[in-house]
Amino acid sequence: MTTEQAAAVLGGLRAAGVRITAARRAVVDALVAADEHVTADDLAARVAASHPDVHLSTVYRTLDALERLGVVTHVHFGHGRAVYHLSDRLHHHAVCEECGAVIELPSDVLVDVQARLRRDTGFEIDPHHFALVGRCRACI
Amino acid sequence: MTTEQAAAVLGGLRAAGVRITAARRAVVDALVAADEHVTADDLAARVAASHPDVHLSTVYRTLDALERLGVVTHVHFGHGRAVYHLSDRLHHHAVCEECGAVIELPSDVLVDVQARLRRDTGFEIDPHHFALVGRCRACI
DNA sequence: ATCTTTGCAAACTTTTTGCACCAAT
DNA sequence: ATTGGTGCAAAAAGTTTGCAAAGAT
Repeated sequence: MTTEQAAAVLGGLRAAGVRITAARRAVVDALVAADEHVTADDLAARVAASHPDVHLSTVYRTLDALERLGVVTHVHFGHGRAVYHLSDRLHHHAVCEECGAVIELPSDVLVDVQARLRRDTGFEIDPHHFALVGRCRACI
Repeated sequence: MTTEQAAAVLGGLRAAGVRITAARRAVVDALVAADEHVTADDLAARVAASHPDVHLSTVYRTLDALERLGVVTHVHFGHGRAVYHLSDRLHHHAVCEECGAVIELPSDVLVDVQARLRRDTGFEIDPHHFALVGRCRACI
């Protein structure tokens, strides 16, 4: 069940000179189908449903390739786990340290801070690569 | 060379019913002497200069005790490494993903964002536990 | 035929933990 | 004498890597 979007991603890979394998097709399908944020492990589990011998390291390598292509972005959610999503949906994330809940934030929440730091210190924050961490309403 | 500040910290530990050992004294001394942010590993190396057999796990356990006491805070600086500092100097951090440079930020940089998220989503960000990540002036 | 990609196992990094011994109170 | 602290080695958890075999082009 390769969707239109998955086909487009695969086409991009092919155009970039990357070979299309069963494992890659399966990873891309799983990634497009998962409309939340998934860890590499999650993704490997989903892929395993149809392709039991696709190894976790292959998932990592495919995600890497997709990331180099700009199609995929990964975000670090506090302690340890990184999650992946398609780059086209741009937003920030807040993660509850207590329960792990993830809130998607409008992508303008940090523009003022970003501008202030750029002006005052020359530092350019990248608010997509690491999530904001704290406590959600339920865990305060 | 136990300083006044170190003595105060040790006193706090003692008052909390924690035993004062040579290892703990050494860790506290090293922590007070280091006026930058140090990793547990850094700290272990500094401690080793005078107390070669203090184990890294003891450093972690001591930092843990100090953190429970509220004397020490740790901050995650992007990929993997956590750093420790005395809690009394409160500020935020921005870390360059390229060169690792750390910029200390005034502690009010995020109050607006914090207030906005609290109001809009009920989420309370904890801007001390994780640093902001990005690129410093030199690495852009 | 070539040269990339794969599966596997093993290394890696940072932090935590189980355990028997040791030491502060 | 207690009880908590220590060193050590080993386990976590998440990710990366070296390698020989398999597969896409």
